[in-house]
Amino acid sequence: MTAIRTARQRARDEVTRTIKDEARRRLAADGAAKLSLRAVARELGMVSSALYRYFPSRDELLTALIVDSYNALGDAVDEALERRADADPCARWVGVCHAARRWALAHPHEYALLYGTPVPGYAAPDDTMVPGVRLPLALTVIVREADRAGRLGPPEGGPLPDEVREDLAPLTVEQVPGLSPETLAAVLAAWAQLLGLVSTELFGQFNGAVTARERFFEHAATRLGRSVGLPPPTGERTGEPTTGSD
Amino acid sequence: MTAIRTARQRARDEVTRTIKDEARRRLAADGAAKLSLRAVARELGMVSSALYRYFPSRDELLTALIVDSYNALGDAVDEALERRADADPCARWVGVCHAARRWALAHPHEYALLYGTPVPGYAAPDDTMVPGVRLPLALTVIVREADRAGRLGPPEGGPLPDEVREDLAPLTVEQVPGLSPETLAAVLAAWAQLLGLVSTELFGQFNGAVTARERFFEHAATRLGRSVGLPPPTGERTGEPTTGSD
DNA sequence: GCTCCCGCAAGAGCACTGCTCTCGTTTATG
DNA sequence: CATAAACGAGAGCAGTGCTCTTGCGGGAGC
Repeated sequence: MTAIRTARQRARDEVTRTIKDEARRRLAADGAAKLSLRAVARELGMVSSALYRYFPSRDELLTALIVDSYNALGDAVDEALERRADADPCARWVGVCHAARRWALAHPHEYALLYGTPVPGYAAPDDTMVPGVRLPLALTVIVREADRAGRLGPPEGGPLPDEVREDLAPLTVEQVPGLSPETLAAVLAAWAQLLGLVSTELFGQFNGAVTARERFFEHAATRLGRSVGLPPPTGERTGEPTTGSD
Repeated sequence: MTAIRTARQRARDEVTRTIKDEARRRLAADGAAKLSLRAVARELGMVSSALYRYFPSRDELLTALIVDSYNALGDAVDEALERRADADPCARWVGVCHAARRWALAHPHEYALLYGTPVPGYAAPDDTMVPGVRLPLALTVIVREADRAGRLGPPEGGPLPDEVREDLAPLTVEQVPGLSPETLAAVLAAWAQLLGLVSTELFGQFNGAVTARERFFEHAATRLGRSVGLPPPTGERTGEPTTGSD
């Protein structure tokens, strides 16, 4: 009975997926704030109360969408990561950053759902943790593989305060073994700063100032990669040996 | 009659201020998403329709709160800027970053109103532009005064793409004369990245990873300052000449 | 001083929302 | 076959933003 899953169960999965699809559509149209269960139900030709058989509340529906969105972003990022598996570390870094930004621009409301204002009484359940770290994890992969290839320098900036070093120590041994606390701190900061670049552009804060957004972002992402210790692309002399010629 | 403003007008201003105060209180309590006109009116002992004599819509009320919040943040930042008027440029930079973060932590919902998910159909009116640039403007002030004191190096990272240089050229002559496009681009990016650091922490994205938040932020802010060309604090040898010994 | 008018608060009402409960019906299982 | 679980539909509750009408009262003009 667990093999074929009763016809009812399959119908349930089908309806669940249909609801999520329609919800995603309405999310893309109007944003999370105006996503209404009733509208989704109306569009699906059912009555609002029927939706509660599938999602106990509106927030639960949003959680499901959040997980899906994290995974969609994660897929886009991983794809960029693997497509450039043999490329220069810096090029990989910029490629992953570009993939994240592009996904955000293509799905602004979903991005806002992930990294925008959290809904008031809502605490992200653990289900969102695993897919939520896929983007920062992709960044660490680049750095670790660059390190393994002997192409990772020390991160830019001053020495890491002891308190931060001790704070990040457990993470370095559990999650990303082989990475120095300095580099991990730099990657975490770069991740947050990457989100800042994307959010600031997407939420309209650059409106009066920056118009060459893609180029501006690329330049910023490149500097971000360099700040974590990735070398400039091989064979290219940028004319400005920032991290020294050592 | 324009001098004293008729008693009616004064009463109107009084009520307007009272409404905004109560709205701000409810905003701090429940967040922008659940800010309801009816609740504000109820708390004030009036009926909801009466509020529409003062604010034509809920979004207009939010706009008023946004302007106030931008100014509150701007005041906090300017205070930090002037208190360290004679300090080291890098210390000033970090001080301003700290002031922004502290204000955000103290007023999370107001910060979210400014830099979080924009409300769906809402376009920020021009009233919000001037107070909205006070934070990035404070950052440019630090950099410009450091430059005037001969203590500003070139920003870290590769050369600025021509497209970005031309894009930012008008800004450099109109808004921040005397700043090179390279530095302006670095400051704009640093601003967005600063928002990223604050938002990521405030919106709970660091939850499982970083616990020594203040120190982590300070370190990241310091690196940010260095990335725009500010020198490390005088008299301190950090032992790592990142931007070269030129 | 009197009247007229306009700003104001109140209330009813509309079209929504999330969510709960009940009521038959359908479906799967013992 | 019978029983229990799952299901869709509908009514209903409390709340929302917003509009419209009504009546009151103070300020302005005669």
